[in-house]
Order: sequence, then C-alpha cells, then structure tokens
Amino acid sequence: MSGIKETSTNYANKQALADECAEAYAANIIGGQWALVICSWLLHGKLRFGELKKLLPNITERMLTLQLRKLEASHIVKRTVYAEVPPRVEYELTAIGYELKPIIKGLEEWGEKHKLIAF
Amino acid sequence: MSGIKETSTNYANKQALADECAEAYAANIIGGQWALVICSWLLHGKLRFGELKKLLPNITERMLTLQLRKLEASHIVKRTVYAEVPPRVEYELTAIGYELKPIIKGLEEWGEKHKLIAF
DNA sequence: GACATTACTTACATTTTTTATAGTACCATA
DNA sequence: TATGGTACTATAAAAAATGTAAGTAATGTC
Repeated sequence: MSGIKETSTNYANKQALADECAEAYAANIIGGQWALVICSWLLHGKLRFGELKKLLPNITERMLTLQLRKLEASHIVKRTVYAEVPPRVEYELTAIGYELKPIIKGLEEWGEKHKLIAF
Repeated sequence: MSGIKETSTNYANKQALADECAEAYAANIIGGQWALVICSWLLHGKLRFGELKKLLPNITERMLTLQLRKLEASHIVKRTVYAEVPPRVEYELTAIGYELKPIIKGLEEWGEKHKLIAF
C-alpha cells in the first residue's frame, strides 16, 4: 500500500489474510476513513479535486490526496490531468471501481437498518 | 466505539461522516483488521473463542477479544457464556449481523475479480 | 510587480490500531 | 501438590492512520 513496513507483523498478517480471504483483501483496498465516501460520490460522475474537497467538508488536502493516490494505485479511480493553469485534475471511477456500487449500496442500506436497531 | 478520544478531530470527523453517510457508519462498525473475517466465519454457525482463534492463526488473544467485544457492542454478535470449568463461551451472529452476508459475499466476489485485474 | 487560483507536497505532531508478553480464575485430574 | 485447559485481562510498545500548518509551481489578471 503506501508507507507500510514490510517487516512488521501487521504487514504479514494483512498479507496472509488477504491471500486466503478475498473479503479481507477487498477491505484493505477500500478501507480507510474516506475511501468509501469518495467512491460513493464518484459513483455520480467525474469530480475535480476541489469539488471532492467541498463535498467532504472536514477532510484535509493531505488526506484527500493520500486516499485518492491509494485508490488510484488500486485501479479504482482514474486521474486525468489537464495541462492548464491553474491546474485541473479530474477523478473518476474505473470499471472495477464502478463495480463497487452494489456493495456501497448494500452497506448503505445495512447501515440505515442498523441505526434503527442500535438505539 | 472503544478507546477513542472524544475530543479529537478524528472522532468528530468520524461522527460527522457516519451521520450523513450510512456507508461510512457501516464501515466504522465492520472495519478493523479482523472484524469482517470473524463475521465471515460466523456465517457458518456458532464458534467458541478457541475455535475462532484457530481459524485466525495469527491473531493475538487480545485482538480477538477486542474485536469480539466491539462486534458485541454493535449488536452484531451475541456472546453466550456457559457456567462450566474450564469456561465455554460461544459466539454467533445476531439477525442484523447475519444480514451482512450479501455484503461479505459481494466483497468476496469483488475482491476475486479485482485480484485478476490488478496483476 | 503583487495577487489569486488550483492541486498539490513536505515536515511534523497526535491519535488510533495492532502486536508482544505475561499473568488470572476456575476446577478436574494425575 | 502440580498440571492442564479455557477464556480471558493488564501493561507496554510498535506501527499505522490521521491531522496541522506551511509552502510550491505555473500563469493570467490587476
């Protein structure tokens, strides 16, 4: 992934789990505080960096960059840079990224349902 | 959740996200390194602490306890203690926990598919 | 020449999660 | 009296994730 230490037990555990459990593998990829929500917004269509930032009011630019980079590295979002000034960069889901749609919807519905039960 | 600092920005962000995004809310609940895999095993039926430990070879007892406690607090697993010596404790999914099944399956399928693409 | 805009980057601090290691209570059996 | 099994708990440390604050490049407009 990004700066994770390849000598740590944690790294070894993640690898082992991901190897034998595709759902753990998937969770590693779309895990992280903002990844799912970013994908959720991108399901509606392309968005620029600044637009995403507005949609996720409390995210810092650093976190947004990190998450987008991670999603890009996982082939879930595609990044397009336009050679303009000021710069314009657009993010959109790839095909495999778009296939997260039913999962995100599922989580959404499950979450709504769970909220009712939990309180 | 567990030991998270209610004065931190991170806490505030998580709350805010969970409030407006049910999928982020859900992700908070089933997030964590082992939670999904534990649920995945429990989809097959009740399991004892020691059995889960064997199924997740590298997990420490502490992590297993923490994750189970978190899942219990979220009403996703039910814990039953039998007054025996040596002790016997069984874990099983609740109704709402069981409803994670299609999501877990979805993640599993998506993960398999993603593995093919990513390499 | 100063300023605004956009999408970042960098260095550093803090918080959260995960791992490591050792111990506990209970009682039955040897 | 010692040992073993089960499901934990306590404490510390390491690692990972997230947040804070400042700075950068390019160029068009004032």
